[in-house]
Amino acid sequence: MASRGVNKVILVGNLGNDPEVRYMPNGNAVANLSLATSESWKDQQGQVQERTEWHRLTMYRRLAEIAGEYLKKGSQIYVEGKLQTRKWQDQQGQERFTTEIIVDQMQMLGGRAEGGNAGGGYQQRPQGNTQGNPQGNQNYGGQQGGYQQPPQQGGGRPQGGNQGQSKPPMAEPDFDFDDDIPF
Amino acid sequence: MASRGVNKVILVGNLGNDPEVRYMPNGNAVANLSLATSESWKDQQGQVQERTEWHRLTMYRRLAEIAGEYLKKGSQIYVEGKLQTRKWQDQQGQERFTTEIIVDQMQMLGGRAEGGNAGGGYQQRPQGNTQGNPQGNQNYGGQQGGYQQPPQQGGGRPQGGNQGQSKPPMAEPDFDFDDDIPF
Amino acid sequence: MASRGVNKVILVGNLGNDPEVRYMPNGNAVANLSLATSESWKDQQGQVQERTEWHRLTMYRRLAEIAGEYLKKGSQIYVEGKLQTRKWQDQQGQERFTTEIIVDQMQMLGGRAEGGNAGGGYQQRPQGNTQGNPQGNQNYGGQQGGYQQPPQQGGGRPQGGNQGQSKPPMAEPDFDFDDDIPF
Amino acid sequence: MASRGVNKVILVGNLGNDPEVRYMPNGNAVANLSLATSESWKDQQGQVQERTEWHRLTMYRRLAEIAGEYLKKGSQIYVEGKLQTRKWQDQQGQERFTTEIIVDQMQMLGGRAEGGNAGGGYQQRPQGNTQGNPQGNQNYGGQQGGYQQPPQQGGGRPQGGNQGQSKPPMAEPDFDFDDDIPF
DNA sequence: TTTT
DNA sequence: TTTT
Repeated sequence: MASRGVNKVILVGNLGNDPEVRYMPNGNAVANLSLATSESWKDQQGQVQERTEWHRLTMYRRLAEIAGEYLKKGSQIYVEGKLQTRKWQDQQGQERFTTEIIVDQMQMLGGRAEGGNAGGGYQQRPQGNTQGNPQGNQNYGGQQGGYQQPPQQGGGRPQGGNQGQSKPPMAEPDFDFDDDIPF
Repeated sequence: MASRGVNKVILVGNLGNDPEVRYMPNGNAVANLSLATSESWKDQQGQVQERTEWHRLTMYRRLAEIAGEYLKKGSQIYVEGKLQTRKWQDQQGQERFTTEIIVDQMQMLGGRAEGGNAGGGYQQRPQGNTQGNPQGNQNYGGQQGGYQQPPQQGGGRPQGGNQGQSKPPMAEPDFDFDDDIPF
Repeated sequence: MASRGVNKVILVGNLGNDPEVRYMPNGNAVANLSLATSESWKDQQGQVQERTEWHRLTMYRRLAEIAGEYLKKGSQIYVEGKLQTRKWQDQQGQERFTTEIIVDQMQMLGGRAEGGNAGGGYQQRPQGNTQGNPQGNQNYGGQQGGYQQPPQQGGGRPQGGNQGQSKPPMAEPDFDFDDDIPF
Repeated sequence: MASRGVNKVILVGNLGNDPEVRYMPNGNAVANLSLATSESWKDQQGQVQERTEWHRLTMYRRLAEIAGEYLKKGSQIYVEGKLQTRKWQDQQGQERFTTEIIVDQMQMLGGRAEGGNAGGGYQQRPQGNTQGNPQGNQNYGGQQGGYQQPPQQGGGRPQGGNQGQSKPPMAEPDFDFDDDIPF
């Protein structure tokens, strides 16, 4: 509801792969995307140099579904979100950290995609409507994702389930996942 | 729900005056604020120059109330919103345009305000909850103002009421004001 | 060099017309562009509504040239800049105000443009270096376009030259235009 | 000079510690800062929850010096920069990644700091001009810090020097550090 | 590790 | 009209 601080990320880039979408027991979708932003410049010898930065994006719910449906490797998108760093344990049991962008707004760019639906903009819907409770005028999102409804820390999700893995676990969702156990 | 395009403004500055808050018949608040952002630099003669830009901000509903309660002349704030240009008619009946920032997120800065409440961050609540309809978890705003619920153009508000004026009329709210006539 | 405040605008949209590029006596280019950002949403009756906001963009120098060369009506771009409101006088001698976005960063989107050069990103160059004049303290870039080198207020440009016009005069450049008289 | 993509981070928060400033052989300063952004909200039980996100900031050159001089634990600042993820090796020789915000603009907030200098805004200076070396095309600032002058990948710095460490090595500067060996 |  |  309130917050102290601003945590905002704005990216425009291309996807390195098709989005990976997973569904949780309660039907909520989660998508992971890999986005490249690159910059090129001339060095002091006049040679063109290029550097690409890869960003790990996480989307939830409707936004995740849209990503899965309309985005693919190479898609150019605008995203807005917030930074979130998660701690996890690798196979040796060592602490590791992964920083992700929790996306709350996405915009497909280019408009000439063959899918026919390119060019739309989408925002994270508010939380709590996941179990199908109908609420007439609830659809108008516009909200910055879970910005105001951050994670129920440890809310019913066994932390131990992620131990000993070699890739980072999925991001803690930025809203209540009730009592389901996602993975 | 969807959008095509991004329209985002981010400002940090100080208020030139106390916020002006007005209430509409349905109880919704609207606030107008004047925000200064200034930059200084050294010119080619080494003289320090300064330039101040004044921004007209508009806030609605809860955000407007918070502004009226906690902000005053001199307050330093962070705001995020979107640009909106309105057409109005001056006293000579001539078309005029005013550009405003419709704020959907505000953050009080400084933290050492005497009021004791400095330092909070607030976001525009979603629309449609103004008549006191209770909806448990509905309060968590998080949404970017009316970003997704733009104006009912001409929605019940007599345009003629603003003709012949010498200052710009209040901004068309960025969401349904039902059937009330604000001014 | 220093500033107090943040004045930032981020837009993604399409051009309503080809850019208008003009050159000043000293060879500097100035471009005016009209950019649309639109949002659509479902109203309470479930009808899809759409609203388009038009933004007046101003670019200087190299950025203006690039705009003239690569952008045209319909081009989709990302821009970053600052808000600036200028006062001018209409044909009746009345004060009028126009708010523009002084662009310091531009990114062509889409990437499949026929021109072969789509997809590049460009930033405003600093002021006053177009004639190769060496200027010791000129190096402290890091700056967003003219962000740190604001207008020489009234610098050699006859204000009266703009009186009695029906369209807004060109924006005060955000940097020295030396001693030339642009229009 | 050109880029394809946008990589932008905007943060407002408080420093968890005094900035750590180090100087390189060529006199360039590098600062590391730890910035907290926190958000609070009411959960479904009506309990106030809070979550704090910690961000690792890196500043170079003049900005780093200003940070060292004016910022301290608790300082509230606005920063703008870009995301950069670096690979390094821990003491076991394992690959690790650290994501940092390379800051190119900083603004001190609050204004009532006891130091007397609070409230200024600063931007990253462009690269390589600290020793007064003249460089024709160096003037075209408009650039966001090193945004246009990214790292000379592997530029003279022995990677091996960082092997086997347990904390992340300092960020590769986003511009030429000439031929010096920083650490 | 900050801040309210 | 603010702020430093």
